[in-house]
Amino acid sequence: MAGRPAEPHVIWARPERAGRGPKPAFSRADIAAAAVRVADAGGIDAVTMRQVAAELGCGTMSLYNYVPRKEDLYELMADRVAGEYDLPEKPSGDWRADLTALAHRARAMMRAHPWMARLMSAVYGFSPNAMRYLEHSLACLDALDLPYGEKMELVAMVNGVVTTYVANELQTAERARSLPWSAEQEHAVRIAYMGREIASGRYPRLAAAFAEDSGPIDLDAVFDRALARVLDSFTTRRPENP
Amino acid sequence: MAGRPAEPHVIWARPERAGRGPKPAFSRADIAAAAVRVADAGGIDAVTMRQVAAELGCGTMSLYNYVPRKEDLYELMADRVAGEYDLPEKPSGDWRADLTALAHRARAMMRAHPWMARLMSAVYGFSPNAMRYLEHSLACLDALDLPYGEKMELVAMVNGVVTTYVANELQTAERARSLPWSAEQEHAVRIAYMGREIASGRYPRLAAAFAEDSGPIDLDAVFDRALARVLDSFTTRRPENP
DNA sequence: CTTAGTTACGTACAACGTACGTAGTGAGAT
DNA sequence: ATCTCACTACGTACGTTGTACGTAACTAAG
Repeated sequence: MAGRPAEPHVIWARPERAGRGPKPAFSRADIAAAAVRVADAGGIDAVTMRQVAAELGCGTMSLYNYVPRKEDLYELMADRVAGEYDLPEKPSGDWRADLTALAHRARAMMRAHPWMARLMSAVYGFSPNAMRYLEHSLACLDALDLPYGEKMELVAMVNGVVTTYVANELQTAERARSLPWSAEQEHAVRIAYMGREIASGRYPRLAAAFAEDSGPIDLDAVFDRALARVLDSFTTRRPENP
Repeated sequence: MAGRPAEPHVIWARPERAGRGPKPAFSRADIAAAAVRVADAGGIDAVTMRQVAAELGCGTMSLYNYVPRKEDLYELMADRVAGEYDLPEKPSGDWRADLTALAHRARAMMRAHPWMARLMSAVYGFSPNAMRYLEHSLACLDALDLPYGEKMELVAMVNGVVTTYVANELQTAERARSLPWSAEQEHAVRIAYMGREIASGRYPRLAAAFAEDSGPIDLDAVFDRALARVLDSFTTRRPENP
């Protein structure tokens, strides 16, 4: 009976290779890669122990030798994606530019793996690669004269903006994966309902907002504005509050 | 064969009471209330069709007369909680104060129903009560001279801050509900791992950040600072960027 | 009164996470 | 060289989930 302890454990603290016995057929990286492949192809709900095992080409229960609980599989996945960044370059010294670039890359990553938004809120945020990412974020702020507490708050806010906006953007499309109809159909029906509701006159300001002719929404621009505002708030002095 | 159409539908567009046949034993509000009670008591994972039906005192499959799919049950729950706000009062004219108060109430609501954070990202955001809330948010900004597009962005950022911070705050505790050990045990093991990792010297800035003696973190203060920053960024003019 | 649509709900099924047991493997101890 | 035993591999099985489907009872519309 191996590897399913009844006490709390962190997958990262568990040695990948045990001393005795035959050598494992797969590495942790193999398993994370397989799970990520399954999620990219079929969404996060397709990531079942059976599917991942099939992708690896082994029996379902063999997976449990590597991953005691399904949540640990999620942690492996999140960490692997967090490791996809190229972070070797040294910060340029312009913290605003560096952090903006980093946020853009984080956003691109989450759009490349649309299931990550949901996963990140289901998983403990301190895997090895997540810590590497965090360390790099702080390194970008070396030139900024602030206590680390505030730097952490800045980084948290930037990450918050990224996940919030990407999640909003992808939620409809991702949720539609589990539905028997298409995302477009779903969207059309929702919009029709909202249109009827707004036309009722009960929501005058919402009506005005939707009537406002501003052309199609540029999601990139919206994201950039939100990010810039957060960065601004750490640059400018706040006006006194009565 | 009633009520499980193969085409897209919105629960809110479906009439609560059909013209023919015996009158339903429950109202939509009854069902939402029961589901919320189950979630408050046992977390979101306790909300199963069987449990909610048991809470109502009816057969499992009877629920499907009211709620075609489980996701619709989630929508009912989210809408009910969104309806728990008291919003009758007119905005005071001080949009900053009004929006701050509103954000505080939203935060309190999400802490009172810790499962809401996860639910809101799984559900389409335009239920009747959500629209009421949005309309009220816009009403708070009546005095602010901005196009509706920007007002919507402001409201979205405020809501984003609320959900982000509450989710971070609650995620450990909520996740621990499904684990065979306690949140405290889990936390202790995680902290121990991080401590070992940080002591390795690979994350000098993280180490410095954790070493920085700032006393226990005041989550309320952190939230207030983040919120204030977002509001600031719509008040102050942004300095020119080179 | 008829009839057709609605409500109520028991049964059944596929898919899930995973507990458990068994068989085989191979590195360290003797 | 042989023994030993932790470890790997994985089939079987159980409890739980969402929900498709069928049946029986009920009631408003024609």
